[in-house]
Amino acid sequence: MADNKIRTMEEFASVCGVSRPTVSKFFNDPKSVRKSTRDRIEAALEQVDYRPNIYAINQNRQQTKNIGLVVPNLIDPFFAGIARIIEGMIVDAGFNPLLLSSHRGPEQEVANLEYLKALKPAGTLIAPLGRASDKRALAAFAQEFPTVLFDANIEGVGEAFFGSDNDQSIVLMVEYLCRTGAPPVFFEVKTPINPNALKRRAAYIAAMERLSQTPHLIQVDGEGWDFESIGFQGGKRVLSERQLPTNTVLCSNDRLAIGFLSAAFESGLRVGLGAGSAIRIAGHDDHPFSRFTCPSLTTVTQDYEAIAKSSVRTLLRLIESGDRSEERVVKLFEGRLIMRGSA
Amino acid sequence: MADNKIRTMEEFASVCGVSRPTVSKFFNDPKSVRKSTRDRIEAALEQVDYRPNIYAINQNRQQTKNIGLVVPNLIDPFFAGIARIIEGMIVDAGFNPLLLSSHRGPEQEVANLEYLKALKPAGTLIAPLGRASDKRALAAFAQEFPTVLFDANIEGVGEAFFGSDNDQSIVLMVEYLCRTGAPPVFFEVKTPINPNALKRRAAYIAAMERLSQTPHLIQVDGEGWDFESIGFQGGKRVLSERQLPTNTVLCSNDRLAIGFLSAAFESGLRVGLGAGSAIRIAGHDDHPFSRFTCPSLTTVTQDYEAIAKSSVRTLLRLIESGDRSEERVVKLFEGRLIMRGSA
DNA sequence: GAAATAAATTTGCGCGCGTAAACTTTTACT
DNA sequence: AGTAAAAGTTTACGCGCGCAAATTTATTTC
Repeated sequence: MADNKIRTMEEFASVCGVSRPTVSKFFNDPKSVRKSTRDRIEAALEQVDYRPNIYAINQNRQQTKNIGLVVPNLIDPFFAGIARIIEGMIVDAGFNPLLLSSHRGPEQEVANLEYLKALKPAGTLIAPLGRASDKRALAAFAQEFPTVLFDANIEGVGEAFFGSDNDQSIVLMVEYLCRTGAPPVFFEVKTPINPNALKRRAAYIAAMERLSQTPHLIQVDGEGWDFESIGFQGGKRVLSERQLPTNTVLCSNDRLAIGFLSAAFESGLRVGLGAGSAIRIAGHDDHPFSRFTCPSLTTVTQDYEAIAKSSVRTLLRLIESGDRSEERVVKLFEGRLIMRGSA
Repeated sequence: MADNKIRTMEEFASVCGVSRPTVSKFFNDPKSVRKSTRDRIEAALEQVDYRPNIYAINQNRQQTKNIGLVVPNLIDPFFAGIARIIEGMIVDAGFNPLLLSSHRGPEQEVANLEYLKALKPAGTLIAPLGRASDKRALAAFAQEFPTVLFDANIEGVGEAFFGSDNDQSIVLMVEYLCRTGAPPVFFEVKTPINPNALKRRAAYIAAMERLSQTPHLIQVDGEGWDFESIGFQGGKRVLSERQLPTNTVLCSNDRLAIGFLSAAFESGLRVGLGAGSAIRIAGHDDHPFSRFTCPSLTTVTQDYEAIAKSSVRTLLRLIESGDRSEERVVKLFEGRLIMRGSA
């Protein structure tokens, strides 16, 4: 291969001894041409180095093979992980994933959508920033392109939303903690960006009340994605000021818990559910590293696989059908309790 | 804005009362047109919703504004972090970053390059997988497009390489550990994918010998990027079998150290440099979470900022000059010792 | 205010391919 | 073998823009 350098499909077609439109058909779907023709083209592909010009293709196609994938933050292994799963599914479906992160904030989220717009994607999967998102920009985008949201819901935007059932998962955790020890306080960021955080707070309060316990929120200041740091500093203060009415802390997410765990360690507190332990700490999300904290973190795992699969399938169906009129689908998947050493 | 929907530059030009080629110039470089003209175009942009078609642009330009950014793995916060820095720099330079991860392995790395090839990037930054990389494919790519490598060097590929001076950083750490306690053993994966791992191993041996100490390697099996898990399982075995000839362990990277730390905790060993501690554990890289391990991890930080800045600047210079004939540049940046609780 | 310079415009071509319609050849089937 | 259906070919057009050369217009300089 790579002998003759072929630049155009015209040239390549003449090399194969096939017409250009046939070659075009072949590249759009190899199975759409006769076996004998396919063999000839594939044989020619081994001889010469040719690939259709992407830009020319996309300029003329009504629909590109691009699928946008926008996540709030790639430094958070949680999103990096789910992005990886989704990317694979998109590729397997014969599409081309475009991974974008909005870590710089709402402006970047909008900029990402603007960029995608120019790329005329067949569809887009978005995990929005949440509260901070420019809802109008998101809605306008979703109006123009088939869009599915995941992780964080924004009412009315996109054709579907897939996420976790925070009510269920928090209840699960609260019940477990109450059964095995003192009822938990809830440790969180005061003004969270992510809507899941708000839902978890509400779910905690509801769960505690249902169990006839008094809910107790510990809210720390903090902005951005530095949850470990926020959890650490908040934890330090809480522990030194002895603000805890109980020895059990449920953190709004694992990264906060990791920070809190670190604060507890530095405060000389032994963490765990055993007899000699001073404090129990639990998280939420089953962060990739939560298995390796000291002690390992008791948490709730989200059904990433289901969220990813549903999101991608729904989007692909939307793309294929061309239909957009169906009702907006919202589906929440249940979490699973992961009992480890910390609580 | 967004009143009339304009589809072509021709239409837009007539709206502005300017010729199409002038509009084209404007979009390529706003400062290349007269101030008065620029104002008229910008005014028109507020009135109507128009953006040039990316595909048409890139089909006709000799050079796109795309810059590829290929990293081995985005789930590793280390690469996610450096990718974020580099992305920002690329955007600031007026280019368009295309972030790709090769987490599936060498085949995906090659596929990423093939994909980029089709996008005719102005240049590309690559952090190769390393040993497993298809060197010929990388070399062929670098032949065709201006390419700068970072993090992991592959001899002769690309116009430049920027990375960390493992010799320096490992010496730094070994000397520190020897000064403050027992000389360290070196804990690593037996057959690492990353060339840095090999360099660190060699650097450790050399540093120990220079200090008249006997180097001692503890090599565990393991493939892929699950370093925490590898470190944990390896650590468990090592600790239970009492293979350690000393109480000090230098891990080849922080993620291994995080796993080892977890193993030590579960084995009931107190980690740290204090009197009551049973074992010291150190890492390398200053992983984002290494501050929050229990205890916090003593490690060496790489000069990410410098690596990113040098890589991007060098690539931009290559792109601007169009020159490719200069000598291949290799520059290693020094690490900084981060003394924390674990060693 | 005329000449020199800079900026815009006009004209025209081409990029590499998708797509549709009409026609021709091959394949499948009775 | 004859026919219908499937596959392939030819022809022709258009996508939206970059780019270069020649020409016109606007700005600067003395």
